[in-house]
Amino acid sequence: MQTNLTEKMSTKEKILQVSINLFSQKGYSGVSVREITREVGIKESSLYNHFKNKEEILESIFSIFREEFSKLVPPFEFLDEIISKSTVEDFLLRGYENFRTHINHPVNEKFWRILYIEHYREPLAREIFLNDIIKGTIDFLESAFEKFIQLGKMKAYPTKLLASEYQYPLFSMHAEYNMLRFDGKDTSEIEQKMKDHIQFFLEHVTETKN
Amino acid sequence: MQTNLTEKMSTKEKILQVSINLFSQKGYSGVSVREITREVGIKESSLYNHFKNKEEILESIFSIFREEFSKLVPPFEFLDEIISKSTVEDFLLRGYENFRTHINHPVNEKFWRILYIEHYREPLAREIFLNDIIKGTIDFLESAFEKFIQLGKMKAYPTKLLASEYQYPLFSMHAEYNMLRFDGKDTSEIEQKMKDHIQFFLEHVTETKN
DNA sequence: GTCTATACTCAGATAGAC
DNA sequence: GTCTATCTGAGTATAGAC
Repeated sequence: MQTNLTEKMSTKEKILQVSINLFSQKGYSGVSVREITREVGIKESSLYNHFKNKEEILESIFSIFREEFSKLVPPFEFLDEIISKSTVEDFLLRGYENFRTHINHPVNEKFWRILYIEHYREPLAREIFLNDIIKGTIDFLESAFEKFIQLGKMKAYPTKLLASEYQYPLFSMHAEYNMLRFDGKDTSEIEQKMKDHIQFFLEHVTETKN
Repeated sequence: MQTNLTEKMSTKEKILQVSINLFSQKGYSGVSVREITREVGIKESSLYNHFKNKEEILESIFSIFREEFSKLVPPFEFLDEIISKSTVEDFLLRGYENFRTHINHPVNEKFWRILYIEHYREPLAREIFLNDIIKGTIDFLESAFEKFIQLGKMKAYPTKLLASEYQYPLFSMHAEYNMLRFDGKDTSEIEQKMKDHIQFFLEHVTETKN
């Protein structure tokens, strides 16, 4: 279960790590405190020295994810500079690579699964989905595309539409990717789809050279 | 809880209906047999006259969903006729309306939520997602677009790409729609996004009249 | 097909010794 | 901060009377 070098971790970190593993496989309700503490190697009662209750573990996990996800989007104040120096293609491909790096961290992959599993049971998970992930990403892209349009690097479609057309397919392709990974299945086809999508988008929003 | 006119239902149907309600809110593991039977109005032991165990209830639900979802896609043998009589726009808009009707049935909406909640815990749920929903829809669209292209009604892009570009955004927009509905929030914006996407797609794959 | 009664396991959580 | 011990309730499921 790839939980090897946990020796250096504090008990609290171990609890979090084990909980992330288990919650991402069975969901919050499907995992017992007993199971968590057994895997951590402490007694059930000891867990309550680190977390008020089981729920607080999940809250911590969401909080960590939120922080982690926020690192994916460059701060607005750097956007002007980034965009003036980039082509649309470079900008999008770099964003795609950032995201790939993000989800290829095993912990992040599990965060996403927990979010999917819990997003109807936990209002906070829905909030993260709707606000941080969807709105956050779309808003960011809107700003970016607006600047690209101003610089004449992109066709002047409505930025909302552009952001949606670019990002919504990637959301569901990522969901599919994550499912395939869970089963250890081949992901090359869906990865190719993501790249094809980016190219298709680029061809339609930048001037073609014919 | 909109469980009013259950008088005519058989006990088995009531169990299914209540289970669908509860599973779609709290997930399979978050719901107890006790809770189900309490809401149905029978004793726990009576449930086992209708289902071998709790797991079998979920399997039944998935089985019903599968059947229900399969009704959404017209059989392949009618495809030629449908397409020869339709414009691409009519075809896509009719498909969109079919889907809208489907997800606006409260039971179907709950089916989708259960699928989302359970798709990392239950291999069957993943299978339905990957095979029935994603692959089924994409394959269908590929066939359809291929015929449209043959008839000269659509630009000759690779059909796989066309199907992905059309359908993947709708998957995630629907996921967002379903989340918003769960919270009773306004869905007009995301519905507009779906329509805008369809129009955007149409403009780019059919010949424009300028 | 429904009930009562019951079995047995497991859940989350706490008190208090060390 | 960890342990032992224990509580209380909830979990799934079965046997057998009606």
